[in-house]
Amino acid sequence: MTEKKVRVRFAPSPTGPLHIGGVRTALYNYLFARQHGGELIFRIEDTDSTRFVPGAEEYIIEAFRWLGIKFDEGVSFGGNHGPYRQSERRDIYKKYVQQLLDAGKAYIAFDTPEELDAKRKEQANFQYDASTRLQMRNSLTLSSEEVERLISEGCQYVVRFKIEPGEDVHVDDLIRGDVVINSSILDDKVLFKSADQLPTYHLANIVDDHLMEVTHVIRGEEWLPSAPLHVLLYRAFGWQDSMPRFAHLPLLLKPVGNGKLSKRDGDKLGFPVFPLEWHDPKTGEVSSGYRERGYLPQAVCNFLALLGWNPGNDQELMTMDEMIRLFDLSKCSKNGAKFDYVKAAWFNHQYLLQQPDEAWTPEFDKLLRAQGIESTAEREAEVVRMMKLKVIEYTDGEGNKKKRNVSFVSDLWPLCKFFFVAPAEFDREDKFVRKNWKEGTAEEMRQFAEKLASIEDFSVEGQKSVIDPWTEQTGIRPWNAWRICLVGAGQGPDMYELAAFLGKEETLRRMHHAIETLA
RNA sequence: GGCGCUUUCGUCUAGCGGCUAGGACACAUGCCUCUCACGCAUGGAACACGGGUUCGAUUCCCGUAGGCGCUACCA
Repeated sequence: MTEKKVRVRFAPSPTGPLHIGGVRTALYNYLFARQHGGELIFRIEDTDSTRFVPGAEEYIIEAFRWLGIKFDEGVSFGGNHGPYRQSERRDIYKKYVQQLLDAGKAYIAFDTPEELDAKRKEQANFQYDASTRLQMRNSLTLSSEEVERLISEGCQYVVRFKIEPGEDVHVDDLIRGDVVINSSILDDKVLFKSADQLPTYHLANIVDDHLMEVTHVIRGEEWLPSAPLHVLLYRAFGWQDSMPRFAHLPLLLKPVGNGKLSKRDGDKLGFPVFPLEWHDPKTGEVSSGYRERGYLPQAVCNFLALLGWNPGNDQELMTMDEMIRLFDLSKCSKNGAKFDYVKAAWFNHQYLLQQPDEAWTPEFDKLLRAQGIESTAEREAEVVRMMKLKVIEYTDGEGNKKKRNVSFVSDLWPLCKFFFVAPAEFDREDKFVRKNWKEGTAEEMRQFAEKLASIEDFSVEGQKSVIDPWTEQTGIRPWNAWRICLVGAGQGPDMYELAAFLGKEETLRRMHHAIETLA
């Protein structure tokens, strides 16, 4: 048995932004290709001219670039199996359709879409197949002269695959095992459309995979029902011996309720379903993207990889290289996975924490500028260091107040405002304020401020060396009230660290303001 | 309706005939503590149902029910 070099493909159709489920399919193809030292092909399946969306192809390429999923050949990547855009392969498909026609494995049909619609209306279960094709207008029922005449008159026609009924067709799926469907339930699929003179997915897909020497077809489960048709097509062409192996991936489901994940769910629950922000050229509608939301590409890949696959142990955090090493189609689950956007945020939290504090600052700086605040990268990194392990309150999709770890750089702003803006007012009704600002507190703070004013070295260590003995000696525990002065609430980092960050002057200024206001 | 796939904690899942059914997210509690946290510890939480096969089924087989997909001159 000779081992063929592994060649897989990801073949989206450019009808809009890339869905996150598509990203996962591409990722699995990528992991599989890399693990086997094979190649990943990027093919554009633009055989539906009516649904073509300008910019979609560029968007998809940019999305993979961002995600770190690299292709070896295909549209924009080169290679010697091109062209890789199906709309540029018309002549190739024509030749193969003719081959099927000549062999009597396909036939020409003149029935118009309107006629077929009417037929379906009067006969609910109508299917164009062995049981009905002899009642239709096609090259099986018309004389060859008649067919010639209709074609020369410019009559529109399609080419249909002639499926022989009554055969159990087996698909050997790498994930699901032996799947059997009887050919009688398959219809005589259109292989070549009259409308745009292009093949349908089924034909183009088989011809391209064959010509591009694809060894494994890893795609979504929605293709499983038509897989037997594809097997039959390989056979009709005489390519059964080089037919690729199939692996049908489970679908990504919506987080709540039933059905597959859609853009709607993202909008409703407040998480992106596209890798990059997308501006619809027709409607002008903007859909949020993982990149713009503040996700790290590694986090997205890691999270997505685990939705439907796992390495068989408890490891969840994995680099791309580890995933390449561990990936295994036979360890893919068979059932659909609900999309858990809370866990997605947790993954990002993990990856964000792996980054050095300096890596946060460009994004953090943008946030600050948006608030009209200028700072230095050094000071911003300081704030990141102090605040990255905090928790932020947020509102989930159902409108409930929840808390979560800092998972995005943008989570920082609501936690960090007081580093840059002094509290102007104090809420006496606040639980923390009521508990920690009582009779006599103002006087204690006055004494404490005096002590602080005497400190030369205002670093954390410098403060401690003076304040620690002072608290011993006076019995005053100043920290919570001090926090009210500098922060305005029961939040924030270690007080010495905060004071050191603000500097002596600003620290004292805030304290005096608070003492006056709260006195 | 027909055909196919599928079914372990709320969610993602481990398990490949014998386990106190394991982990992660989320949730709750405790410890730590100058706040909120982080961290650490602890806890609640699952084999859809009914038949078989077997000495023994979460695991194998068959039904039923639920979920998902497909059923276009869309992919």
